Amino acid sequence: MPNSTPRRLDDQLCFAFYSVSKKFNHFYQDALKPFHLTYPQYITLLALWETSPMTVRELGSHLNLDSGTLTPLLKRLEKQGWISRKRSDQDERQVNVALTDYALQKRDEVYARVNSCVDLISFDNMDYQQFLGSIHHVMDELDTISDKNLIHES
Amino acid sequence: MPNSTPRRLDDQLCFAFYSVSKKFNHFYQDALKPFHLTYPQYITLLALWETSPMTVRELGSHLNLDSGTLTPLLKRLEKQGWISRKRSDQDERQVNVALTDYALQKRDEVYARVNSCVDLISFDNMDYQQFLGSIHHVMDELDTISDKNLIHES
DNA sequence: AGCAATTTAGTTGCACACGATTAATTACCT
DNA sequence: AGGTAATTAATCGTGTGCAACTAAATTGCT
Repeated sequence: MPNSTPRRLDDQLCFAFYSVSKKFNHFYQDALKPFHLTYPQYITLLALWETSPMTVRELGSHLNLDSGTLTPLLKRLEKQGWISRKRSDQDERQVNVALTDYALQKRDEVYARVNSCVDLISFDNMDYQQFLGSIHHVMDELDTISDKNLIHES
Repeated sequence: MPNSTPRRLDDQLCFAFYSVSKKFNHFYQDALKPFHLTYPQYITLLALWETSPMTVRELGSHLNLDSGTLTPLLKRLEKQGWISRKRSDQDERQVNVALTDYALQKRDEVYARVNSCVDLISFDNMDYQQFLGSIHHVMDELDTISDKNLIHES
């Protein structure tokens, strides 16, 4: 309770992440327009291009998304022909999400398009790995705090 | 830095921003729970605690949000007693958004709560200013690209 | 085997975000 | 002054995100 002066910097860090995230979203929305893909749909495909098939839960833990977000998103991807959804025979609670032949064929084309757009961003005079490390440090801190549930007391 | 081969999801800058942004959102959602405020509502109040009143457009340019997002958000803030909305007399196209006495009274309490939560995050062994600078560098790059409309050709 | 606890995906409701459009108002221009 | 362009907020439609809940299937325990 001690400190009631607005802490500009911390708000700025949070707001900076918030703003950059939206800008990246817009950037990818443009880049992916030829394929009619949104950014969340794209990262879903990215995960599947790494490993397919996956259950909804496995996908969710890779992307930090729950079924409430994924189920409708996956239905849209299915309708557009990128993936198939089939209940597992071994465990009927699970749904296996697999890439279609169309998605496998389109992969390199999507990569090429995205890379050509990402190439436009200049990361000069910036230590990319250290930067990524700092972001992950913040991410880990936020995870630790929410695990500890320290926030909920008082 | 970028090459033509697909990069792994975890290595990607955009995914890191996307993930941290969601975690920050969750963090603030917890911190602001006593006030029944969401993070976008909080930053709206933050802007107004700096300058009140503001038109919807002015607010939007501070927060990078358009009226499609702000109008319903402001209606919710109004219903909860934080702000008032009144069409301007000078220019009836504009709507002046002003803090209520309630919001002015609650300001320090909100600050204290947020600060006590932010205190839990440890930014040890991290060059904070350089980090914030890198984030803004990425933000500027993304702005430059979307301004140039380079993405839309090809 | 029988039954409670757990796991999994889906559903619902709410709150952003934003593109596209609309309606009202104001500015501009000759 | 009068008509067109520009500005402003609101509205609509689509797509996330996520908390809370539901239904079905599986696991675990006795």
